[in-house]
Amino acid sequence: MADKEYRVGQLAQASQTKTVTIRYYEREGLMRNPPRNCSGYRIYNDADLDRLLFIRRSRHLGFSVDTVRELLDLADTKDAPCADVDARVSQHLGKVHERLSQLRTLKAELVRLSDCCKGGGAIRDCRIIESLSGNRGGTDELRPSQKPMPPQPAGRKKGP
Amino acid sequence: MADKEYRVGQLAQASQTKTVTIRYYEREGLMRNPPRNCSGYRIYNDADLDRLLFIRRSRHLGFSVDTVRELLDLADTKDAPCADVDARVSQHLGKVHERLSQLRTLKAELVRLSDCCKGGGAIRDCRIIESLSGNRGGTDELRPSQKPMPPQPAGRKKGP
DNA sequence: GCTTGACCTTATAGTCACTATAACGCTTAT
DNA sequence: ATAAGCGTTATAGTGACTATAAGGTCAAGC
Repeated sequence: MADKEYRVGQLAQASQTKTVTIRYYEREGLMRNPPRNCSGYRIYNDADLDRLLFIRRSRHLGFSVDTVRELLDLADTKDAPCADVDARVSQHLGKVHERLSQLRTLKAELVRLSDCCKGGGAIRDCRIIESLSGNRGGTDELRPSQKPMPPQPAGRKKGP
Repeated sequence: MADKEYRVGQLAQASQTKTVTIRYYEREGLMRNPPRNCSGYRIYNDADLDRLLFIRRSRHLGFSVDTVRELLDLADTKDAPCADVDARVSQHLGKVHERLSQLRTLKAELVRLSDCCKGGGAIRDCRIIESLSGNRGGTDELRPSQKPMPPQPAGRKKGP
């Protein structure tokens, strides 16, 4: 079980990450500045892979990079109280819960919108446009309350 | 009912939008380039307010700015087929649905994570960290499948 | 007249978590 | 020797705004 060595591409493959993302984590201080070989290539080991997998798992669970940094710091401080970790998780859970209920409301509104216009007419008579235009009279609980929400994930336009 | 005039701040207040956002919509071509008074101030009318409200409602429903632009174009073309609008709504509904089920899965994972570590121990024995670190053996369906998801809405860090 | 404050203007940079692009060097196979 | 396929750096773009700076306009109050 000698320490396996990885170049950035191999680490990327082993962690289902892109090389640019790994370098990004390095710039952000989540990954260390690894040693280089004679050609200047980054050389990683199994500990780096573990750390990267930790990051990816956490990110996949929706933790922000900043929070992941905190979690990593905690994970490195073996005698920090476990409650600190749990606090992050619970807080995040709260956010997810909130987001979920927002999305449920949103979906209901979209369903209502979609249902209200099934014919093959023209825009002139489109009840969706009418609804978006703020029709007085009719289903009037459609009016939005506060902040809009992000429809698509950031920066992931084309397929991998 | 003479056409009321608005300056940008009044339009902002009437639409619960920030002035910078209105100018952003102008740059993006969602709002027209309004006439200016002698001091160079933008002067809007009720039609502008209606259009802005349309935009805000659509954004609140999670349509991207690009899609809102399309919807506005459609709304302006009175004899375009209504089905074009419905297509956008249905497509968006599909995305919302997908996101919803992703979030539900995520929540379940976080709940499991949160439940597994309720004691007052130290990180050394923290089951959450262990889980994020990729514990072999134990609940092993925790492994993420593909792409991470965005935890917070973009660019809304501090309160309004 | 002068100042204060609330409004308006523009331009530029920052947010988040990457992704894309360019322009280059190294290594190995053909 | 040349091409493919890695690696390197630096810079800019994504979405939908938000923040900041540096200034012009206008009405009210002193």
